[in-house]
Amino acid sequence: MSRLQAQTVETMVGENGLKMTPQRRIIVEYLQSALNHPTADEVFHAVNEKFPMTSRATVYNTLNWLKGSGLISEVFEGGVVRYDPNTSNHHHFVCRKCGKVEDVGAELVGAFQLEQAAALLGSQKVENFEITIRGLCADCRTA
Amino acid sequence: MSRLQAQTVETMVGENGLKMTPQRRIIVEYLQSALNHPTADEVFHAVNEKFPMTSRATVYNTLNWLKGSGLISEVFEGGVVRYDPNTSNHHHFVCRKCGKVEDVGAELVGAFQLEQAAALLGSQKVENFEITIRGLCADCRTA
DNA sequence: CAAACTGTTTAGACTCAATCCAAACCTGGA
DNA sequence: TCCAGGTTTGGATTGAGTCTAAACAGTTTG
Repeated sequence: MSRLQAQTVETMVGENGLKMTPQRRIIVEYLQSALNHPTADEVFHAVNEKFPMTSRATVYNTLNWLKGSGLISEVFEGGVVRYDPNTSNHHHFVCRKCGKVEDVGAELVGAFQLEQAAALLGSQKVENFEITIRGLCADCRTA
Repeated sequence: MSRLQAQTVETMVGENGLKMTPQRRIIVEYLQSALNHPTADEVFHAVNEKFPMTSRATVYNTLNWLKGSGLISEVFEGGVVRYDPNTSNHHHFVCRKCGKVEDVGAELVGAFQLEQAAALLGSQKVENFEITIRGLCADCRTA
């Protein structure tokens, strides 16, 4: 799986007795197009520009459903919860100064593999892992 | 640096124009003795058993000061913020079922080194990294 | 020894994110 | 078109965390 796909969502909706609504469609579209990792509040405002009167409850309902379905994931950095529409195997770089969260492709961290993690821990069952790298982003480094 | 040391705290207190108070001492003692990763609420209740009338503000003040001084760190898992008195280079295993957070020694993940991370990312300045491994803990695996 | 100074604690008010709820509404199938 | 059941709404509610003013404690100064 890679980025959030509208097609995937439409399919899952039908298979789970759920209904596709305009609000849900717009939330999914916004997440698809987002290049960063939006907060629930950013989603709320973006959705309301295209579809006024959308309540926060709807935004949270949809985000939680997508999260539960594994179509998006949650990232917590700097005391703020963000949503990540990229569910492909990847990791994060967090800037200590500006707080920006950047994606790091899994191919870049080939040195650490899931099989290795599984071998390291005896009694636990390892399913996946994620790496958070911290430092200064390109902009803050030069500034 | 490894586990939170009372000695270290006493020293830092003096060097920063801060005062060591009974409340702070008890909070530090509790964190030292904690085997898990307590929440702010757990710290609040534990401290109040030994020193009643300690307010939440004091607990948060102390936790934030310790965090700012790098003596403890914050972990966010399952929608809950926890504090980690172990500041040695280590990583975390999170159980998908019960939510428990276990420490994983850095020596176990030797395959991935900070130098490698630095080489992978071009323009960013890498300072440190942490790995979160997910799966089923020993208890939940057998149950 | 007391006053003054500085940093701390307290309790409660306050903020903000997130959830809950009942009533109105909409979607998809018959 | 009608109906049943899932969904949306907006307001109330919860809960973590912060802020504030007043009381307090430890130190230093006169």
